[in-house]
Amino acid sequence: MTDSADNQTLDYSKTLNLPQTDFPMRAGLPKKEPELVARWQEMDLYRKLRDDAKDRPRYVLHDGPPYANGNIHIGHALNKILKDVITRSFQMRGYDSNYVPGWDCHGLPIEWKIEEQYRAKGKNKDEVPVNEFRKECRDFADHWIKVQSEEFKRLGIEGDFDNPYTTMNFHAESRIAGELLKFAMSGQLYRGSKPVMWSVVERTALAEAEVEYQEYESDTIWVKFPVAEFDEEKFHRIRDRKTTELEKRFEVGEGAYAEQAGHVTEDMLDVVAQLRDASILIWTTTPWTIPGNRAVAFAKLNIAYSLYEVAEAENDFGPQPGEKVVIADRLADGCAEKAKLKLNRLAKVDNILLECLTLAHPLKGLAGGYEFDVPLLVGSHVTEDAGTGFVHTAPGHGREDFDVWMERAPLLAARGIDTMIPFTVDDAGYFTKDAPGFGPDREGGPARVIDDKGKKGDANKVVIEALIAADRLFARSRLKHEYPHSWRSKKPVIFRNTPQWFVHMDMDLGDDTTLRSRALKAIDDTRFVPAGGQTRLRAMIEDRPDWVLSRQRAWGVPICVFADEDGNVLKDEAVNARILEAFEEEGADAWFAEGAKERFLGNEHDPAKWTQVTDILDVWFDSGSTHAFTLEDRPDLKWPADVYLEGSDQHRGWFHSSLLESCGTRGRAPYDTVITHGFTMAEDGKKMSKSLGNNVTPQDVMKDSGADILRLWVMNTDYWEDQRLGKAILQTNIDAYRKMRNTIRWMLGTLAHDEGESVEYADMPELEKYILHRLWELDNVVNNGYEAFDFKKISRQVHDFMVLELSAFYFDIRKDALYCDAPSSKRRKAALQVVHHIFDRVVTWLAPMLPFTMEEAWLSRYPDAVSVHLEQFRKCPPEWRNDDLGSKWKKVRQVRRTVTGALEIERKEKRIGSSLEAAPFVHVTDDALRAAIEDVDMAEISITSGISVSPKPGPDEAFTIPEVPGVAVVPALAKGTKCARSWRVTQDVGSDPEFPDVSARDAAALHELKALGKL
RNA sequence: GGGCUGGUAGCUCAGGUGGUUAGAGCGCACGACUGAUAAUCGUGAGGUCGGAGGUUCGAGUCCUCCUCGGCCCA
Repeated sequence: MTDSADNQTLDYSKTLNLPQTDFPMRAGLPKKEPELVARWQEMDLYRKLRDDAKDRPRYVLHDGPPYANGNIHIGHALNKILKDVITRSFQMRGYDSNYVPGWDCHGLPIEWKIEEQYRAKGKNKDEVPVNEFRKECRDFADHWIKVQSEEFKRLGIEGDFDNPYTTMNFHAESRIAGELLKFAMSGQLYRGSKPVMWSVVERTALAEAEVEYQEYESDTIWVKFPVAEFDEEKFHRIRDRKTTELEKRFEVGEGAYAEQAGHVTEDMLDVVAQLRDASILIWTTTPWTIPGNRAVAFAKLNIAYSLYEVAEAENDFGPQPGEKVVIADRLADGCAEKAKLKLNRLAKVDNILLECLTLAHPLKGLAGGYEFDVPLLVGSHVTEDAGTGFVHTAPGHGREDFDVWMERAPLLAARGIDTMIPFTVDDAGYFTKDAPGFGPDREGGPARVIDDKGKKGDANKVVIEALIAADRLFARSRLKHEYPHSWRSKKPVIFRNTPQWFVHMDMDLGDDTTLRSRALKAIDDTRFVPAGGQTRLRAMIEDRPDWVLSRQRAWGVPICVFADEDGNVLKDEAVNARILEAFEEEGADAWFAEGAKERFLGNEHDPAKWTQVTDILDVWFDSGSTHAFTLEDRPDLKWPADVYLEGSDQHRGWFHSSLLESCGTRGRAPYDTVITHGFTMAEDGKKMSKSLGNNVTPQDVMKDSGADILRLWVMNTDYWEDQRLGKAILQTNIDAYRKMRNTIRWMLGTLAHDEGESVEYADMPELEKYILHRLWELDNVVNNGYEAFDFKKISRQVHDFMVLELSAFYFDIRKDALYCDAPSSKRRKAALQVVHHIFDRVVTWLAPMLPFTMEEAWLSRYPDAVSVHLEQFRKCPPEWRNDDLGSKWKKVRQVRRTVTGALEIERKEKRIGSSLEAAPFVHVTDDALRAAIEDVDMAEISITSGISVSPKPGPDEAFTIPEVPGVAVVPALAKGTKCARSWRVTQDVGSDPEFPDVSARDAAALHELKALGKL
């Protein structure tokens, strides 16, 4: 476009080197990003990255596998973005940083989905051959792996998506089984037992999520447990604080109870004589669990107990006057009422006395059984809400009962008590031989707890009759309460002791270590980011019970061992080899195939003597083994990994299981560093939930704003803690993105005029040297930041650098030189060179964080380049470092601030518009500041047309700012004429007759351009 | 209830070993430019540092309690 013919002046804008670029101001990421994903895919960027780095040291972040059962949510996005930034940054810092994504495929949730589909079709899972069912689970997982894979790629995640690892591919299944067999061969695997929720109707174990609570009427009974013994020595040990190590650990311990122990007095013993012919009273809603009773739990401190005597009884059966029972004071009246009698309180029974008591089983002697001692155990679950203040403890029939029992197992064993948990009920609900008098030895056959239709059997009845016959029943009643039912059959379930496979935490592994001690040592040897993770994982490992590997399930890797009657595992390498080979070829389905038992046992072992275990491995064992079949087995990775990164919930999960698996088989952790991130909350800091409508999905963000926006959010957040995400927060990041994008855009536009002429550092103006110094400083921040995984520090400092030092300072100042200077201008060439340095660094530094935008920018500058992601971070030469310049220019900027502040007043008063209309007087009385600006062209730096500096104090009315003492500014208009080309007001406008409306500098530039034929 | 962890301007974050009027960017308000233009530049207003005690000459920073939130257990 040309000006109208009568305008005699040139359109000088055409003689300027104004920014020129196709790089759009508006990103259009939702459209642009998928194009880049396709581009990377097409050029096989992943392969190029590997080839490019093949001789570099490896850096391996091992992927914690997401579960393959649905679209990704914000947590997945956060997790993968963090991982991606780490792998990309290490790749660009000189490593071969190979990321292999993985998926967790086995387990309950997928089984449920398939079952759900069955139900919709009216099919029954139990009628489908197990391997057919497993096939459907496999296909289901496959589907979601594909979906998530695409979603991750769309987020800009770079990795080997064509060859990911999965826990269900045949090799993985074989190796997982192999890891299990290592535990078996080293004796760490053992068969124990544990109560599980069991549906008699369906003959299957149920997980907590598979039961629903419905109202149910239970028989309730109050039962007397006669006191058998009082351990006076133990009483004195407590009084004298001389308890054994075991007692200290499990009973007395430190703290409140120890405090109480200090108040133990001899007169507490007064009641003991009366206790000897008394009973402890318990209450239960499951009379059929009495044969399984092994202990009685009481409260350590908070419940007051007393000895009561029956004063009068309404009935001539049941408890009669003179009988003595111990009950919690607050519950005594209720018990008396139920038994229809009156109680007299005889004496307080101190909790410490209870600690020293041993009871007899109420059915002692029945059918020759129940001869064992029944200990009283401290239980934190005991309350005064209902019952007697004493809790009947049948470790095979309740979770808390089991926990209390197992926790005290070493102490009990020391007391000569058999800690074996009896299997009193079989899978059909019948009593077994472990319930003498009620099982097969009973006249008329075993009693039954629940029948095939889910109705109550005769178990409660016969147990209550036996208690009456033994005169141990105190009272009976019925109770309506919420009771667990199978969500499929809607029938009541029972807690039933079942055989399970465990891994010892405290078995000596032959080198004076145990799995626990090895794991604790490994935690000490691991770097945790943030550091708190170490404490958290340590606390869990210190406390945890043995590792239960069994799941009574179908979709998973089987616990592929053979056991004899006593639970001893067959240890034969030849058998193992056959199993692993078969799994490698056919997958773990081979275990469930027809004739598997004979096939694997071979000729050497009698199938009749060995039972094939059909339990499935806990999926945590699968994922705990990923290091084995991924890090060890892939030649392009390494073991151990440099880093694992997951949400903080994985202290209980993957970090934990990987640690135990690896310590059990290899003696150390499979990682050197563990990084954890927090959870993503809604904008108000509360959990996101669909029902509240405050959830943000990565799909929505990508569709509306782009993956780079989501990535920028991750970069700007403190991911070590919980983060917040919502509309306003997203907008903040969109704004920050735009600012950075525009700054890059300006550089691209400016560099369009870069002819690649390099300028030596020594030949550069000081302003350029200052910026290079800042670049050098930033280089350290960036590298240290990536090293410390502190991304917000990097993104923040790079952002602020771009905003404060480039956009608002350096670029603003240099626009005049870059736009207006002659082609030969050294100042201009130096500036171009510096912008070039800045561009290359800033764009590569940000490439791991904003891979789409930086790729777009890189290709815009270097159209022949393959990808920014194949670049390395540019080094900053040591000569760029110049601390003196750094501090000097800080001062220069202080003076500049005062000048711009003064100009703002002028602007307000409408005396100037552009700063180029001004030529202020600057009075600098501060020596340091004056020295700093002595050889600096302050007019250039302040973007004014002139400036006068004086060491004398300014007049009273001069402009000052309190932050910069010693500087006073008196504004003044620039003298001269506005140059039509550069808009600066100078006194040499018109000095060149050929270009009468421009300044001398601009006239010279025009002459040069003319000579070059560019005018 | 237990273990770990957090609450600094509207938003996101800085604030070694306690020490002058608590910082930054964004957003917001106002202004300038119109040769980075749905951009750019400048100026400004925003905070009882979750609350209450305590230690100290002095606490956002140390201690105790409370409160709200998160993850994992029970």
